[in-house]
Amino acid sequence: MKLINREVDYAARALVFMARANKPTVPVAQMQETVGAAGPFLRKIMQKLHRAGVLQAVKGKGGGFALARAPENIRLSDLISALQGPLRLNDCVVRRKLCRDHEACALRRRMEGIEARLLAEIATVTVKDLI
Amino acid sequence: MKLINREVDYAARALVFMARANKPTVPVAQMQETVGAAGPFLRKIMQKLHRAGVLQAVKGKGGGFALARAPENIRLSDLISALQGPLRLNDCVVRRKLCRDHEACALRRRMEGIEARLLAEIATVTVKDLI
DNA sequence: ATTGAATGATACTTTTTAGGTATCATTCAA
DNA sequence: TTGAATGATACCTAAAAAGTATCATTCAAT
Ligand code: FES
Ligand code: FES
Repeated sequence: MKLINREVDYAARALVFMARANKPTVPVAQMQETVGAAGPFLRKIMQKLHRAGVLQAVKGKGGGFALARAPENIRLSDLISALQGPLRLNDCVVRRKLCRDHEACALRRRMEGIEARLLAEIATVTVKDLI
Repeated sequence: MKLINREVDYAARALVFMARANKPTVPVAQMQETVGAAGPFLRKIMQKLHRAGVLQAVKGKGGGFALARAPENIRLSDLISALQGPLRLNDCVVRRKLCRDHEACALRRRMEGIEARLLAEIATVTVKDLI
């Protein structure tokens, strides 16, 4: 029902802010107002993105976060997988209860194709597109 | 994160069951076991589909539900809109906080296209495909 | 008419997930 | 040594999804 949650939304804004900032690192305190998220929450998001390799982090005074690669190489799908985990269009595909003939099921095949195309489209959107 | 919720999942199974049953009407009591949902919950789902015009309903002894049109004319998108309401891929599109230049925003345009194509694909899947 | 099998409507509860806070540890430049 | 920054993690709250319960209404069969 909602493909992009608020964490991804905040992340997108923060990354755009960082891309525009043109500084080696940006501390969370400097972006939270523009992004519109509370500091600790935004920090948690940034930490997830750091762990996922999307961001670099510098601790200590004068530190902050920085994009780990160029904006055109950070895809919306990267954010989604770091912050929401994999998409599952249909529960039934995942935990196949009541689902005989899993391989032969036309719905499943159909949904798989739809899911793959959706992911491919989402992977074409990059942070650069949002600047 | 999850595009199809459990109500839609149950509904799909129930409609397939009804399509196969080849009877004028099918009461909920006869499908609940195959569908795997508790009676009252499934009834609520069927009632929503009735209100949405997807099903016919016959009250009283010997009654039950029936498909309102042929299986190939009942689309997955019909079930989703009846049971989940409209899809919104991105919150920000809906309640545009912090979003200056709404019209000019590249992400929004990109997401709109993606959303439209996804919906179009979902509209190509019918109950007939699931039988 | 009465009964019982069915849906109609709606209020309520429980479970799960999303969203958010709080706290303390660690690092590092000044 | 201090204070500005992230790292890790536990905790809490709010919202949504999932499920239950109840009573009203309809209708065929008797
Ligand atoms: S209904 Fe589950 S794979 Fe088809
Ligand atoms: S960020 Fe909301 S429309 Fe672009």
